[in-house]
Amino acid sequence: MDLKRPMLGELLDAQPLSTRRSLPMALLRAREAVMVRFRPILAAHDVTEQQWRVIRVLGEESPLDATTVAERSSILTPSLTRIIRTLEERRLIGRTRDLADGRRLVLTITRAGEALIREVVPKANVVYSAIEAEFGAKRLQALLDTLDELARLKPKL
Amino acid sequence: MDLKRPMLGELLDAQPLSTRRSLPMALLRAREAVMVRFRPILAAHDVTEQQWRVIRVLGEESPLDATTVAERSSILTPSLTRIIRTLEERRLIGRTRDLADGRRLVLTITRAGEALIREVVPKANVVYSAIEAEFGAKRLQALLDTLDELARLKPKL
DNA sequence: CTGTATTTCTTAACGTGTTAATTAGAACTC
DNA sequence: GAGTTCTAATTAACACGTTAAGAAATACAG
Repeated sequence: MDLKRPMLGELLDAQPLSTRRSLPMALLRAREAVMVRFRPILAAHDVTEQQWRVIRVLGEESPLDATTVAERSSILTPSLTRIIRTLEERRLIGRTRDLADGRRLVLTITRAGEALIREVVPKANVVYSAIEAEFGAKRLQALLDTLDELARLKPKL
Repeated sequence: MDLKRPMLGELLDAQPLSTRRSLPMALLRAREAVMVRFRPILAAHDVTEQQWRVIRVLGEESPLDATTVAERSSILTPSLTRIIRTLEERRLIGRTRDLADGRRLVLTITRAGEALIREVVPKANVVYSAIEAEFGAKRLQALLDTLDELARLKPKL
């Protein structure tokens, strides 16, 4: 079974090979550590993380076309199609066709959707404040700025 | 259709309500911005991001039990079960039962798996170096440290 | 030593991520 | 204005994330 030949990790000049120093992994793990705390809140209200993102976007601005919602919630349109279907069935959002442009889908939040936001946001803020307290409010702001810059980074041409 | 009542965003003291200052979203978007660059490399070699993580972990240390691989690659065991199946069919990894503990699965990387690593790593390093150059090597290291701390953060009891 | 609890892995079920192909409508071209 | 091109949304296909439940082996209590 060839169980002991020299390990590959020893053979390559292990740049970001080490899992601990990989940016994508670091981002993934940090996000997971944060989400672990929010998930129970969302689960208690029977919404997924992505459904919540859509609802929240519509909570900020309500008649909004689907493409814009997709951008603001960082959800791809195939996923959004499915999410819209379930959220509409649950009467948390409404859908209409744009009268001026028959391709566009216009989404609105319903009163039930707003009610959900009013229930969830305070609980989420408690978690958020806890993280802020543990990690340091200033550091957290700095991290958000840094992450935002990283997200905006465009490859040099 | 009730198209113009006051927006909810105006009604709540919009703490991290704004999507731009949400830590989970910021982490998600930053990760996506990074992954966009790595994905083409992995796709060219017909492996998913998660399959690659598993292969890379086994590249660092080869006979390794499944639970450890799951931890190091940040993949849950149900996903790992599926990934192992496909990677074994492609002969990129091997699987054996632990003789001492019949529950444990022992995974090894094959020569083909190592060959894949040797093909992908240099290309990935090019991308990584580009990001480092654009973002600043020192800042990147600092970010990795910060993310690591965030990931280790444990709720105060 | 036997019954119970725990651990490891697997399966199931559902929702989402990702890419590609498709449909319908709008915009543009000549 | 018919034909082409572009855009918005949907569908399809496959893989993974997540939670819960199940199966098999080990550990443990008495």
